[in-house]
Amino acid sequence: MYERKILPYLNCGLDLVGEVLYGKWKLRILWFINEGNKRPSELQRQIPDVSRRVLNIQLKELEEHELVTRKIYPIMPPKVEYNLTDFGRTLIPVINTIGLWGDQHQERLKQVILKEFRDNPAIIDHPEVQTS
Amino acid sequence: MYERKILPYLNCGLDLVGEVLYGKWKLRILWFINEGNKRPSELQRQIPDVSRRVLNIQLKELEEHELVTRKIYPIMPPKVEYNLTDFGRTLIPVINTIGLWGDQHQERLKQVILKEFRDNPAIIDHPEVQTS
DNA sequence: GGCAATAGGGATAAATTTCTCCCTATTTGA
DNA sequence: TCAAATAGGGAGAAATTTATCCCTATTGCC
Repeated sequence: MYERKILPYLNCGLDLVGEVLYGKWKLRILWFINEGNKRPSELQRQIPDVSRRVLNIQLKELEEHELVTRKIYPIMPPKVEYNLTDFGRTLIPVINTIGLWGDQHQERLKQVILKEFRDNPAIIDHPEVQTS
Repeated sequence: MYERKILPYLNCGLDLVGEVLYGKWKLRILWFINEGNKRPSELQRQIPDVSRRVLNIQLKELEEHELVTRKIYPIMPPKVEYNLTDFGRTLIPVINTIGLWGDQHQERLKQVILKEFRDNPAIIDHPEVQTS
């Protein structure tokens, strides 16, 4: 496992939030768990762009940061269930605010993000295209 | 300059937000510009942990994403002023929500973040310690 | 038997982000 | 004359994050 070499910056609230939410898929993982997708395989279906390996890693970090709990059922084939902690649940309105802003400004955001990629033939497109 | 090789994921509002706000200092840069710290040197004083180089790069990205404008005064020594666009201003309530959550859960966050670093002598501490 | 689904980890590579060091230029002030 | 402040960029290294590939194990189903 990767071990950090530099102590994080913890000077203000935004720093602290960054430490627990700065991960490409974390907001969506929390969001989908809150929507009832508790098992890793369910989460992977909701977020097909994340590899299973990284999903596991980010779930473990969320657990270490006490935002989710991990419950193992001793059955076969294995079953694992993630749930938001009380602490994690306090994040839902925050994530909602963020996602809402993204939805409201969807068109403009797409435009400014994609202009960087116009006429760039070196881009590797994703193997499977999502259409949700 | 670094050129991306992989097309970004733009499946939902959270993806879009990530594309423009995913940068270690971006939220704080926007926040401090909104508070009136418009010049790069002022921003650097507000956020001493960011190197001047990276501050420049993230400011340029924010400008490309139309969240800030850059105004150059043709005087010497040079003077440059960044301002939020109308679009950028719509982000302030979002950033406020995020920062507020961080402030409210400050103690708990510090505790869960730092437990990973206990008894790890390999950590390189920052040269100058901030105490804000 | 062979295959899919389940959960997860090791090793390693690739992509991306951030940092460090060192330049350009001009003006003011000691 | 020399230092500091101003804004900014190139080159390259380091840190960090994410991805790919390939294992373990068990059960049920064809």
